[in-house]
Amino acid sequence: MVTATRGRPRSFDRDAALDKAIRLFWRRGYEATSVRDLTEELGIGAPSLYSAFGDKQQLFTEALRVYDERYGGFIDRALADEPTAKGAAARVFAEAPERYTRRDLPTGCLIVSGDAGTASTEIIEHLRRIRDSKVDAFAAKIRADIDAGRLPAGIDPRALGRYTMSALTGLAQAARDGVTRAELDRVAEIALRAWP
Amino acid sequence: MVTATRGRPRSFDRDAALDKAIRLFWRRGYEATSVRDLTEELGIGAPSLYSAFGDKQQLFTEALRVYDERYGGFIDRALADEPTAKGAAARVFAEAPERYTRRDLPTGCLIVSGDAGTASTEIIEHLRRIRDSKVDAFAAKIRADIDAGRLPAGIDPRALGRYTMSALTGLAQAARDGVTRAELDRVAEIALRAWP
DNA sequence: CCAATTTTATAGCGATCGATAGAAAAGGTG
DNA sequence: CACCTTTTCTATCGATCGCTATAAAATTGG
Repeated sequence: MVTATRGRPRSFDRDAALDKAIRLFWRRGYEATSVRDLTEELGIGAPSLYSAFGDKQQLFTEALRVYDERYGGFIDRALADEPTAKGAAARVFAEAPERYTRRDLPTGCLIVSGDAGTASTEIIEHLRRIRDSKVDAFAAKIRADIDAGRLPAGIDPRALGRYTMSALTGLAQAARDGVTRAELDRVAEIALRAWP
Repeated sequence: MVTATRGRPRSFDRDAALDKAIRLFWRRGYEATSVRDLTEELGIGAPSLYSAFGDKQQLFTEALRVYDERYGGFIDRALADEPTAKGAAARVFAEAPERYTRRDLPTGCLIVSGDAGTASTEIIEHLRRIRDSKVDAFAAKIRADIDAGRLPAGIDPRALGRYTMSALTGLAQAARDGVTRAELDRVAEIALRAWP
C-alpha cells in the first residue's frame, strides 16, 4: 500500500522499528524497557515513536501481537498441524529449546516473562489471558483425543494442558538463566515423559 | 540480647518490618517495589529504613535470605529429610501447590520471580545463583541414588534435577497467574510422572 | 540537671520516568 | 513559487525514582 499522502514522509521503516522494539521488550520486559531505551534502539526521537505507535503500552501490545505470530507461533502451529495432542506436545517440547536459545535473539519467551515486575494490571492481565488461551487450546485438543479414544478417559484435559504450558514456562525461564540448548533438549525430553 | 545502648531507641520491630518487606518484594518483585511503598507498608520513614537495613538492594538481599529459610525452605528440607531423590521430588511436588497459594501470603515464589523486570545484573545474578544451587542439590542427590543403584544408570542427573526445578518454576508462575490450589495439585502430580 | 548518642520526622537532592508543546524541516498540491 | 499537511528535532513538563542533609526528639551516662 503506497497511498501517496501529503506531509513530510516518515524517515524510518515502521515494521523494522517494531521488530527492534519487540526484541528490546523481549530482552528486558515491559517495565525495564524505558522510552529512552526504545528511542535509542530504534534510532528515532520520542515524538516520532509516539506518533507512529501511540504510547508505550500500545507499542507493547502491538509488539506482543506481532511477536506471537513471528516468534512464538510454534505452539499454535504444532496444535494445528499435528493430528494428536501428544504429537503436538512432542513437537512443542522438541522445538522449544531451540526457540528459546536462538542466536541473535533474546532468550526465553516474551509472553512468559514480558510482564515481569510490572505494576500495570492491564499488562499483566493481557499476558495472563494469552497464556491461559494456550492452556485452553491444548486442553481442547486433549479432550478431543479422549473422546476419540486416543487417550485414556481417566486423565484431566485441563491439568495436562496446564502441565504442558507450565513445563514450557519452566524451559523459557531456564533459558533466561543461561541454561544451554543441549541441556534444555534433555530437560524437554524428560518433560514429555509425564504424558500418558 | 538486650544490650543497653545509648541514644534514642528504635521505635519499630526490625524483624516484623523485615517480614513485611519480604511479603512486599514477594508480591511485586524487586523493581516494582519502591522505597516509598516500603516505608508506607513498614510504617517507618525513609531514614529509619536506610539506617536499619542499608539501601534497597541490601534490604532485598536480607529479605531473600530470610525468605529462603522462612518460606521457601521446603525444598531444602525435602532434600535433607527424604532418603531418596525421587522421594524428595515427590514430597516437593506434593507440597509446592499449597506453598505457592497460601492464604494471606503472596502467590508464587520470591526466588523464582523476584528479579523479574529488573535492570540490575547483580540482583539477577544473585537469584540465578540461588536457583542454580537448588538444581545442583537435586542433581547431587540423584547422582547418589544412581551410584547406589536406586536409579537407572542411563539417566542424566543434571537434566533431571533441572527438570524438577524447572517444573517447580512453572508451578510458581501458574500460581501467580491465579491457578487454583486444586488445579496445581493435579499439575504437580503429572509433573512427578516424568521421573523414572 | 547537662552532655553524648542514636533515631526520628521534614524536606529536598539529582536523576530518570513517560509523555508533549512548539517550531523547523520535508514532502505533495495548487 | 506559495500553501497545506505531516514528521522531525529541541527542549522541556510534572511525577516519581533511590537516597540523604539537617535538625528535633528520645534515650543513657555522668
